[in-house]
This record gives sequence, structure tokens and C-alpha cells, in this order.
Amino acid sequence: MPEEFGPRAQRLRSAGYKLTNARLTVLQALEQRDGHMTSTDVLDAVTQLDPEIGRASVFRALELFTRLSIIRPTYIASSVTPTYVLLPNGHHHHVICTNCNRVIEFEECHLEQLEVELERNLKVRLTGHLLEFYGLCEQCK
Amino acid sequence: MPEEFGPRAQRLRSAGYKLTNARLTVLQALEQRDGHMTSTDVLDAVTQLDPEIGRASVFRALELFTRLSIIRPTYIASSVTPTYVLLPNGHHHHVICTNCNRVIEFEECHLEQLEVELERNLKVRLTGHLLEFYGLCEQCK
DNA sequence: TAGAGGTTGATACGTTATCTCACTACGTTA
DNA sequence: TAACGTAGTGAGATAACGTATCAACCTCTA
Repeated sequence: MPEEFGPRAQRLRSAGYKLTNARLTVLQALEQRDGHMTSTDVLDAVTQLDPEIGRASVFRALELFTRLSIIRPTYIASSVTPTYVLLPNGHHHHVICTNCNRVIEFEECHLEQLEVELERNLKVRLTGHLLEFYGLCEQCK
Repeated sequence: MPEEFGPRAQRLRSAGYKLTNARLTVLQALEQRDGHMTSTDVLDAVTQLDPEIGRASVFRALELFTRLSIIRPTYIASSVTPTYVLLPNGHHHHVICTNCNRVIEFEECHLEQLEVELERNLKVRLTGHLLEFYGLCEQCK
């Protein structure tokens, strides 16, 4: 297996999905803006990278990546369209200001122990998590 | 202040918002189905309770409740509409099966300490949180 | 390198949320 | 009490977003 693809593409392949141009381009768009993007942002970025790629494929890729815990949609500013966040190593954590919609990311979560407990108690296999706190940022409080 | 309203309505009032019929009815709809509801579910339930209430007011109430950390929109089955979950005591935790979209709720999170740390380190005031794990449920794994 | 089946792109369509605006409810001030 | 100001509402038109369809294509494996 060639090493020219990143770890996320490898994850796609090992889950049995083909590494198509559309999927790799959506992945590239997400990674080059390493952060929060709405579906519209992703559509624009993908079109910039390769105008041949259709909308439907972008939405299909976003849904697939979500199922594989590569990204996770979350609602930040509006309820009309989700914002997709990358889940490096399967997790992501942030604080959302409910007044100005500013997003503040942080690293620590101390959830490893809880994850192990849940896998045992609920009999599930976990692949990722998202932890969001809500409140007011320094400027808004 | 009369005790005829629940703690969530009290929260609305103490934040300076009026306890109108539309808002109280949306709250009632959410509480009587104490769980995950899409906006369409809420619209239907509100119409059932009081057909006079307009769609716009329902969406406005959902947005307001989100800002007050009474509810939180999250993405579960489809990307077309969010699912709103109540945040009793400001928080909610669940596992989402990325294959069948089953939602398994759980209680423990052990995040009180982290919350205090974040308020100090990031200079924010936190009002709630949502913790989501992703993976495969017992049937799907 | 050839075959099988997953994947794609174009476009039309359906669904969901927002915007606008006149009207109403309600508390406040004179 | 009366007039005013502000917050909130409902109706409907409109806009934004995501999905369905299907023939053609591409990726991977043997």
C-alpha cells in the first residue's frame, strides 16, 4: 500500500472504500483549512481545487467521513447548516460562545478512562468523541 | 415570582425574556417528549398543542433556548435537520452509533473539574456542555 | 489487463429555515 | 387613565440546503 496518502485516506481504504479523486479532494479541502468549515465552505474549496467535482459527491464524502469519525458536524452559528470539524486522533474539544459564536479550542479532556468504562458497560466500540462547552467568552460575559 | 412555571421558564425570565405563549408552548413540547426531537417534531407537537402558533416563532424559540443552554442542536441521523436535546442541569451525554444512528444516553462525565479549569484558563463563563461519543453499538459492531 | 461493482456528475426536485412586515401585547411614563 | 415604546408574533413568500436519479466512469483485484 503506497504511502503517498495520509492516514485519513488509509482509514478510508482499510474500511473498504475506494480512494477516488472526489473523496481525496474533499479530504484535502478539509485538511488545508484545518478547522471549522460549513458545507458551503467545503463546496467552495473543492470547486477551487477541481471544478469537475459535483456537489453530490461532496455531500456524499462528508457523510462518509462522518460515519468513519474522520469529521464531525456540529451546529455553531446557525441551525441551517452544520460546521464540520476534523477529529484528529478521533476527538475534538471546544468552547462555543453562545453570544458571538466564537469557537475556542482546547486540548485536554481526560476522557480516556470514561471511554474505556463506556465500552465495557454499554458494550459498544468507540471511534471518537466531541466535547463542546457552551457559555460566554471573555468579551461577551 | 410565581412558582407555576418550571425552572427553564424561570431561566428565560431571569435572562430578561418574556414568558409568552409561543415560548412556553415550545418548552412544553420539548419537555413532554423529554428527549431527542428534530425541528419538524417540535413544529408538529407545537401545532398539536396550539395551532395558532406560527413556524417562525417556533424557530425563534429554539434559537433562543439554544443561546440559553436550555437545549442544544446536534447532528444525528441525517444532515438535513438537527436534533435538539434538552440539557438538564446544563449538560447531556450520549453515544451515537454511526451505523444505525441509535443513541445511547449515559450520566457520568466527570467534567466538573475540567469545567472549572477552563473557566479560569480561558476566562470564559460556562453554562453547559454536550459530550458525544461515536462508534458502533452492540448490534452493529 | 480485463472484469465487476462501487462511485461519480448533472440537474431537477423536495424540504427546511429565514426574512419581512404589519399587528399585538405589555409594561412604563406622563 | 392615556399615550408611548419596545419586544414579540404570525403569515406567507423566498432563499438556502441537501437528495434522488441514472447513465457513464473509474478503481481495485485477480
